[in-house]
Amino acid sequence: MATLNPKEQLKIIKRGTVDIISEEELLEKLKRKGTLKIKVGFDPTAPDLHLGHVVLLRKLRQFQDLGHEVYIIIGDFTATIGDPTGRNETRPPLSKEEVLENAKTYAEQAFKVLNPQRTVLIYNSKWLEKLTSRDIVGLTSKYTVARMLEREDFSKRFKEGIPIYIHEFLYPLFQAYDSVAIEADVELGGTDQLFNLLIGRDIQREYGQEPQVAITMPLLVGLDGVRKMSKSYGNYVGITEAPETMFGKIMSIPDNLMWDWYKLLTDFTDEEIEKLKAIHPRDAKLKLAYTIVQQFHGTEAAERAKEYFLKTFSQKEFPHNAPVVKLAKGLKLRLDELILRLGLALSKKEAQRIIKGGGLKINGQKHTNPFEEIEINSELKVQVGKKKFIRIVPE
RNA sequence: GGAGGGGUAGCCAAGCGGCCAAAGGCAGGGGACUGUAAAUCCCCCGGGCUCCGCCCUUCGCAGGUUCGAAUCCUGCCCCCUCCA
Repeated sequence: MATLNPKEQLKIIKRGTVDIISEEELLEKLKRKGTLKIKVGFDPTAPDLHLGHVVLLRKLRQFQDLGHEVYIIIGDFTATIGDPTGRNETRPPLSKEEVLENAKTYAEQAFKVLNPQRTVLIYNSKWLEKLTSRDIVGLTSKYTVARMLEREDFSKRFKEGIPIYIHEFLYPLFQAYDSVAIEADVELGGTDQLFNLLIGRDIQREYGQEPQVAITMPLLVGLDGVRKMSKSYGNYVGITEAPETMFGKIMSIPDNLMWDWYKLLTDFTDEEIEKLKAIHPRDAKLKLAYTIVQQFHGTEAAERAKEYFLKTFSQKEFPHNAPVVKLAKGLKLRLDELILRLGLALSKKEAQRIIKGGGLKINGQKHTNPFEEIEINSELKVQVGKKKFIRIVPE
């Protein structure tokens, strides 16, 4: 790609961002340096990337397409310390092996969006592990408690009496030090990262470097339509999820959310999005789901996923590719036991509840007595709730 | 170190000797409605038993008092606030 002039680049970079601190500095760097080091950090605690990460990755990809280099900092060091955010659940520190494994998965997933040619993966243990106590004291002496408490989640926790552990203060500092270590020109993060990104600037200055430009992207709101997409809230769409699952999940977002998703996750221009607002919301959402699935699984899979969705949910057909479970022919089972056995409920009690509530259909027929016995002698199409289908084949 | 407050199901939060498997809210599951949703309404939400009843395990941990404890007592652990 031909390198665009700095002003044109800035225009592209700016699209979709929340904050750029500062634009002038960025423009100046673009003019002076040509190729910039774009830093982004990922904590390898959970190996599943989701669409929330994709918002960032897409922006990084834009940078790459403009000729810049992306540095992904794998926070292996910080991950092995363990992060005790949240009260009773001190997260067990990850082992070195786990971290490496997770990082590998991370990278594989990230390259669904990023250009590997222009990406440098680097582990922060490389420099953080070498810091001596003296170095760490030096680092911590460059920042104050008051400034740490400026961060919203810290001050909120402090006010509400929720514990803050000392080492949690170290996280932002280490992250900032990462910027020093690679001499980052730009660091990208979600809006929740703004504070950390700014610390990076201060610390770089303290170490005699030019401060990085901090760029924040909006946080993608998750499936619930309320909270940011996050694995721990369970409101996420993983980028390795099956096309059908992905499609279904996207279709389940509240209508008003889809415009954000269009903006943050697709290449549609603002004008195109405006036009989509005029069509039937369901169709607009189908298009969104299709476009996103296509990005990760290709056109063919997107078609299949769409068809599956329409048949299964709009026309309520039993999906032909439902998972097959083989059971011995002639086997007699109570319905609650069957549901439990198929893994469609976590306990017999739960299975009974579902059945009593009318959530079980066999061959299209509702069965509401959990104690009813059934004999396996022909193929059975079992449906629990709206989404769970299993085909039982006698053998 | 001192004083006070607190630890209840996935989360928040009532209960403070029996009517407590534990109110209420959120989250979650199922149903109805629909355009997949959302909103709304209904039902459910520790586990087990063919189950309108019974049994087992739960209220920070460990003991104790009582016919009987989430509730009282003792010890321990942890958290918060204020003072030092």
